[in-house]
Amino acid sequence: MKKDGQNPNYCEYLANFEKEQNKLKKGIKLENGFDKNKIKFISGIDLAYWENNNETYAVCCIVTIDYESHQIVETKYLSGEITVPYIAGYLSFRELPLILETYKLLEIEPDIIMFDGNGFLHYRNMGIATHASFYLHKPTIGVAKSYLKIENVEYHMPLDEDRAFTDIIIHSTVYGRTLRPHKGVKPIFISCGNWIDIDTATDIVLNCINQESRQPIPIRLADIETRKMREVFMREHKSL
DNA sequence: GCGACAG
DNA sequence: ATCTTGTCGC
Repeated sequence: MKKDGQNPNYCEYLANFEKEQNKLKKGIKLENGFDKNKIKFISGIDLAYWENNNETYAVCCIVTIDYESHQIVETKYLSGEITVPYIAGYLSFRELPLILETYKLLEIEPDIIMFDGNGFLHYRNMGIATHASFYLHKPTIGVAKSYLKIENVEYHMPLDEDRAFTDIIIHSTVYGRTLRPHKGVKPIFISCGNWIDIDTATDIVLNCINQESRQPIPIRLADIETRKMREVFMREHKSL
C-alpha cells in the first residue's frame, strides 16, 4: 500500500471503516458495565515505530499491573509491519490490528484497559479506546496527551493545581474531561472508551497517577517497554 | 489555498 | 509517532 494515501483501494478501505464505526457507535454505553470495587488488574497499551527499507514497523506492548499495589503482573509484546498511515480520527485503523494480535498473547485477563488516545472524545465518538472495546469485550478508557479539537470547540484549561479538571462539553454532551495530574504539568485528556462513566474513568486514572509521570502508570510502563523493545527489534533488522 | 491534526 | 543536546529544577 502506498503511503501517500492516493491508492484507491485505500480510500475504499477507509470508507468501509466509516460504516463500521457508525455501526459500532450504537453499542457505546457511557455507564459502568462492571463493579468498580472489584478491579484487580488493569492494562496499558502503547506502540513504538521505526522505519526499515522504506517500510514502517511497530512493536506493541501491553503491560498489566495490580490495581492496588501497582506492581507489574504481566508484560507482552508483538511487532509487525504497519501499512495504514496516521490520519487524525483514524488512529484505530492504524494501530488496532497489531494491538488485537498482541492482546491474544495475554495470560492474565485485565478488568479494564487504558489506551494512549481518545475514546468518546472523537469526531464520531469512536476513538481507539472505544473501537477496541468491541473486540476486547472489556471496559476501556482513553487517555490522550494532547487535545483533538471537535467541532471547533476549545476546552477550558483546568486550574494549575493537583487533580484539577474541567469537563469537555460539545453540543451539550460530555465528550471527555481534562485532568491536570499535578500542579505545574500540562493536563491530560480523559474520555470514556466503553461500558464506563466519566467519573469512574477519572477515578481509575487518578488511582494510576504517581509523581513519576503525567501519564497513568499502565500507559507509562507500556511506553517505556515499547521503546526498549524497539531497540531490540531494530538491532535484529540490522543484523539480518 | 490555509490551517488543524489523538498517535 | 519520530528526528534530537543541553539544561533548568525538584
